[in-house]
Amino acid sequence: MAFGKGCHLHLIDGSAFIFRAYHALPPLTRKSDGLPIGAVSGFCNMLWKYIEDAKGSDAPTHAAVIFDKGSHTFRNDLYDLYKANREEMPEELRPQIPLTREATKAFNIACEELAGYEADDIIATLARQGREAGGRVTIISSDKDLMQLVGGGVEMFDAMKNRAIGVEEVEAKFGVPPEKVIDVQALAGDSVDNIPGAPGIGVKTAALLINEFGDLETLLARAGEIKQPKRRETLIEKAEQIRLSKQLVTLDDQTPIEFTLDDLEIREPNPEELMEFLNRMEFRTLTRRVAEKFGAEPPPAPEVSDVPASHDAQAQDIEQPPFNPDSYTCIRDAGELAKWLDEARAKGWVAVDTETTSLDEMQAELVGVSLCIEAGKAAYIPLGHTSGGDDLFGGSERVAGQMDLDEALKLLKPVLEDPAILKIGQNMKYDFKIFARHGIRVAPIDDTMLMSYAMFSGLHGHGMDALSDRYLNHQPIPIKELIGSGKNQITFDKVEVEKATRYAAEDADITLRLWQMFKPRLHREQVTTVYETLERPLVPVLADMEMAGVKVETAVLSRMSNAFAQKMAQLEDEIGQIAGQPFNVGSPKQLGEILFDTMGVEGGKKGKTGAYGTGADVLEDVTTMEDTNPQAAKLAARVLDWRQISKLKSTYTDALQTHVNPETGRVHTSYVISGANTGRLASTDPNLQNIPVRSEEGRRIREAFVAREGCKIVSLDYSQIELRILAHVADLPEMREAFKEGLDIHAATASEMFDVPLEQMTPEIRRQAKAINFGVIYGISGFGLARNLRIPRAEAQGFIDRYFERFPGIRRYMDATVEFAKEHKYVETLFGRRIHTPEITAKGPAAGFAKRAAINAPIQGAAADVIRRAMIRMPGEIMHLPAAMLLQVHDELIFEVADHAVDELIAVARRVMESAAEPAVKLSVPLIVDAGQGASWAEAH
DNA sequence: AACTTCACG
DNA sequence: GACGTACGTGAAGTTC
Repeated sequence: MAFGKGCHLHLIDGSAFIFRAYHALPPLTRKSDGLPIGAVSGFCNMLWKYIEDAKGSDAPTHAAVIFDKGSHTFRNDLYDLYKANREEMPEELRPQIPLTREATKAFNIACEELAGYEADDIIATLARQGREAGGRVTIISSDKDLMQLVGGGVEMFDAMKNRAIGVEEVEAKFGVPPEKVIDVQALAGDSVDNIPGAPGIGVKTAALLINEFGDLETLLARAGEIKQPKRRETLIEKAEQIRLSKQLVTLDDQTPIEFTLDDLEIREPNPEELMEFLNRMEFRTLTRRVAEKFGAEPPPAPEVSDVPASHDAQAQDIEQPPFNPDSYTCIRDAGELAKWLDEARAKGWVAVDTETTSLDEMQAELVGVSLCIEAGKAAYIPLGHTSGGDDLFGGSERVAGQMDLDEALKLLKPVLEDPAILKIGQNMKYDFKIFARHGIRVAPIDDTMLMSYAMFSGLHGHGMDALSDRYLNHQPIPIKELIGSGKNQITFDKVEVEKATRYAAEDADITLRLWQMFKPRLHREQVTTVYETLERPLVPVLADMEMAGVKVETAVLSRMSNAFAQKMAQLEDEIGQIAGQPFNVGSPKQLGEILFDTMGVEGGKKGKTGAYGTGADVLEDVTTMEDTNPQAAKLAARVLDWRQISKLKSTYTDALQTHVNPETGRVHTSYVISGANTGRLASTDPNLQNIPVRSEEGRRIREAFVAREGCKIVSLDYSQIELRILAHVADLPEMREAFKEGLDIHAATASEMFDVPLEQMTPEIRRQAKAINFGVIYGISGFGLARNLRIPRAEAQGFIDRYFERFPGIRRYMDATVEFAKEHKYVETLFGRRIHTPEITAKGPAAGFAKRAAINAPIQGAAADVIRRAMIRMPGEIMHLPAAMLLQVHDELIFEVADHAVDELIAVARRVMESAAEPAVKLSVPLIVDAGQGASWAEAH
């Protein structure tokens, strides 16, 4: 039938259907192979319901489901930031997209998409054609971007709310008739699609203006007449941006399509084809319903005996084979390896683990690789086992019966890089780096350590032994049994292949079993998004940073070390003389005895071990006793000096040099993703997150961190990110405004608290306000603040009371957070990260700790989430620049950049960092990033 | 291995 | 009414 008068065309927005199905449904997986299938299931059910509902007097005569194709459209050519805020498609959803196309075809509904155009443009084109042909058109969608099409026989239908959207509804939403919707959208912009619009003008104002002036061009031409100065200026200054926005929101109803409306005529589905598809997807209920409807016999359900427990909701109830080290295979030739890799291909996943000669990934030599396909079925590939002493004479020999390393890697590479095969590991960053050094970029990955971290942070550690014990009730073979411990420890290449097989294959076996258990549980714990957007994508990013390393000038450190040694010797001498006897200045015990027993300083406090406390705060108090005990005061002052230098020397100038990699001449730290409960990273071997900066002498250590020839070190750091997040989550209007105005936040707080005008602010008042601001982040207490500010406790309490009075949101936030923690036993960041607080119900001092930790975690955690998001986006954004991201220090990112690209790097990285919360969270406070550059970290900071 | 101290955000 | 306390880390050195 030719489309024309009396015909009714339904246009279904396929992408909206898919996303709704994905988010509305629990994460189903196909039983036979674990393929995520929830969105396809929901999509099919919606199509089926749609078909059933659409049979009536108002039935469509023609219908099509319209999809988006690819992500690059002509709009990206107009404006490169178009939809730049969009989150990546969830990993679980990606493989389901082609299946929804198949589903549409199986239902025998026309299925259309066009590269370079969004679904909305195709819908616009078809709607226009339908209207022009004199028929009726209904767009099944509630997307506001489609509302411009309404009118003249075209209407929309919100399938979710079961509600028609006609001219009236559009007017209610936009304040203008449909044909002027694009003018309003051009002004108002859209943060979701990153349409800039006119800053400061929302839908309400836009509608007002359009109604007053008639249309956008008239408005822009006569903008000078507008009374409000700010509005007038925006419209004049941003006219081009507004016109661009209009282009972006205007749907193209002239897309070149290769079919006609007549091709979209409704067709009955072919029962066999439809049932074949539904059955293949293993949708039992829907298959049965379709069979009933057509009076056909449902096809036999597919064989699901080989159920991977992982994907079953009752995973724990399914009997797993016991651990049996004798059952593991040792792969010694290419034929056997190929067989295992084929199994991995067939399954679509494989657990992988590497054995090496060192925990330092930059120096470790690959000794073997283990694989596991399913619980109990694991293998080890020995590749670099040696025998004999490798000591004085270097007489180590390669053990027989091993595959050649390169031959094995050649076979492994296509599997490890195959986008259709998931590589599962425990702490994958380690293995990722090992393989990367052999030219293999492992992807895609899952990491059981990070799954555990996302689900259980605050409850327990995430190491494999702990997880195996807790979740599999199995104690793995301790590594000590193979390599020993202490000074007799051997490297893994010296371990017998048979023993190594039992140990290494077991690790892969454990990892796979943990994965099977954790995968479905991620959804139940509601941390899938956290895992997929904040944990897992960090693995390759951090691996690259760590492998890049940072150049450290050992000569600079050596020089400083020598100077420190001299100064220390001098101080030790002096200290011995004051004390009347030489003693180990580095021994807090000896120092305490001399100070408090021999020299008679009053008020020494013993800790739980019976030793006097001699921390810096105690010694500082002693230095003030010039009148009562001048000798002790002098001694304490010298010890404080000695301690500072001793620390700098041992931890920084000396230890740091030992971490310079002989091959690269650079220092390669290792970040622990699951190191801190709050979501912060931890840096180890060496820790590059605590390089001195607060003291003048210490800061000079940073002069040794330099850029390579022709490059600069660039540092970008978030300004006051935790306070900004606090202002947002605790809803503190005064603080929010202060940030919006770009004020000195501590001065502004002081002004608010002590009624001192900003112009009359003194450093002392500001310092106190600063201490309180930080105190609030830490879960303030009168005692803690008093100690920090060295003021009487009552006075500190007075400050806090006043702070609560002036910023009532703070108390509300603190109370609400503690209440939440008590009820749920966890707290949550803005981005959904959960930090468990099991101690919150404890009695005694532990309760106080838990309370403060609960108050702090969402703030520290959200800040950590923000910088993680920035780091994850960064590589893609700076790809085109001669620059590398090297280090992260909680609120700071450090880059090494070619001289000529410094300015551009700063611009790009700043943009990424300042917008990192979006689009997941729209903060009510701007994020601001400060930048510095120079030849060294000292100059850049 | 536990404890103390101190470097950072 | 007393308890004890700022939040989150890692490393080095001493002591047991």
